[in-house]
Amino acid sequence: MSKCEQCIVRQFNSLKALSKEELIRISGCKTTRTVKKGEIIFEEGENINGVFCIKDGICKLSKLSANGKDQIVKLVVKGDLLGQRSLVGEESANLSAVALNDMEVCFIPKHEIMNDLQQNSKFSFDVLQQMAKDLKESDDIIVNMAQKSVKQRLAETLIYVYNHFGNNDEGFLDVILSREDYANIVGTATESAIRILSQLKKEGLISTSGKQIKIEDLKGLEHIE
Amino acid sequence: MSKCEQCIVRQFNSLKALSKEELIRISGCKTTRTVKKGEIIFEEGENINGVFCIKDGICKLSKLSANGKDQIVKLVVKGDLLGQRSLVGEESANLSAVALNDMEVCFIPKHEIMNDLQQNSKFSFDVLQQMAKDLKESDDIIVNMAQKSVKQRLAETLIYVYNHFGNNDEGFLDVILSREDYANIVGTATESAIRILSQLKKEGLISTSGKQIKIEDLKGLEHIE
DNA sequence: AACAATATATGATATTTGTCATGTTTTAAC
DNA sequence: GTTAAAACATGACAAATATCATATATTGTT
Repeated sequence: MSKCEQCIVRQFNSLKALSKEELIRISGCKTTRTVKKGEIIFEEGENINGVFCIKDGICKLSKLSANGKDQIVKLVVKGDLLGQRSLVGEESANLSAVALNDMEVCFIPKHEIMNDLQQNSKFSFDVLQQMAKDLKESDDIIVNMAQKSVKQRLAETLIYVYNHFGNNDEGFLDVILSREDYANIVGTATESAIRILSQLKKEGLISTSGKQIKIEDLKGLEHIE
Repeated sequence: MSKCEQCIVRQFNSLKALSKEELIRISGCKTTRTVKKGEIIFEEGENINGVFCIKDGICKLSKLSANGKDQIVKLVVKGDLLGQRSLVGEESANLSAVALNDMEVCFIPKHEIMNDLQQNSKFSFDVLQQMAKDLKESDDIIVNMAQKSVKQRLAETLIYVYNHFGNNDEGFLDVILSREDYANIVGTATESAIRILSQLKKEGLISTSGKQIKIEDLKGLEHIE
């Protein structure tokens, strides 16, 4: 089994604040799991009892609303931690996590990491900083949801995906989301998302090939009214 | 000047995790300020360089969106802390804070509290827990914004105000918000908020007297489709 | 008390977004 | 490769919400 102390992914999240001894202890009790595209890592309401460290792949965090639609709240990437909020709040998961492509995920049980969180102030401050960042992002999303049009929100989502995950060799966005996923990020009907993507295509701001999307005019997307 | 060690408000926020010595030190450097209804405590983009502790009163946290409208993200009450997120993230304020009634607010400068945050693990864990709670609330608001109607959101806002701030002697909500404030919480046009309040009145779910609002049928409000 | 400023109320209308229906394309399974 | 299922696309229409106009009520100020 691979070791946390040597895992490069750790550099990108709060685990970097742990000492070598702490890492070795955690490495000894962690489990690693591969998750196929579409599979559930955990579900809303579930007692996750630990923290996930994303070694590879991308997943979505979403919540089922009363009307039966999933709302995607955040995309989580290779290097990110998952489940800290529930751990700290000592609650069951508020959101579900579903893989968007094939993933490799490590799981660190609660009892192993909770001590570090309460006693290693460098580590807990790092977790605190990450959570502060998440909170800012969520607050900004609230403002966007409330004040921007579906078209603007969809354009911003495309830009977000471009900025965070980049393009593949042929210039298409490297993360492939279904139209339904885009709708569930933006908070609109799937048909509306499809319609607006068609519109953006007609306007020359993007082009598509199957599910793949290419950004043709970033400035144009940024300036949608 | 009154002393933090003796301040009852402290019991309601993370400052309760500080030792008597730390509190005395902080008490010595804090400043207290009264803020009149409508006055600004700090503005988005401002460098606040410290934390506010709300001794009395209520304020709104809001952000100006591109279309010129304020979006209210959170109501903050007596006992709450303000500015922790910016402090932890070492950033300027992401939101503006404006008093909704007359307030008394203490200010603790950054350099005094930052040490405690990094070294008193009980304190920083308490701040972390509060932030985890805020993050959960914000994520839930995103879902509501995206998936619920304006009428549902407005009804939920009324219920929220009722649950958190209660009624006055005559049964009216104890916190008085303008119709514009309600619109800015819900993320809609002021006219729409007014219209829906009129509708709720006709349906017998609430009654009003000037700016005052009385909840007549809580269950009814909860079950709006 | 009179006045101006601000907030509330409501109608008419335009715009945005959602829903339902239906057809086409792509993907996955055998 | 064929076929069934899922995803994508688009039209027609309905519903929700925003905008503009205007009237009334409330509040604070002199």
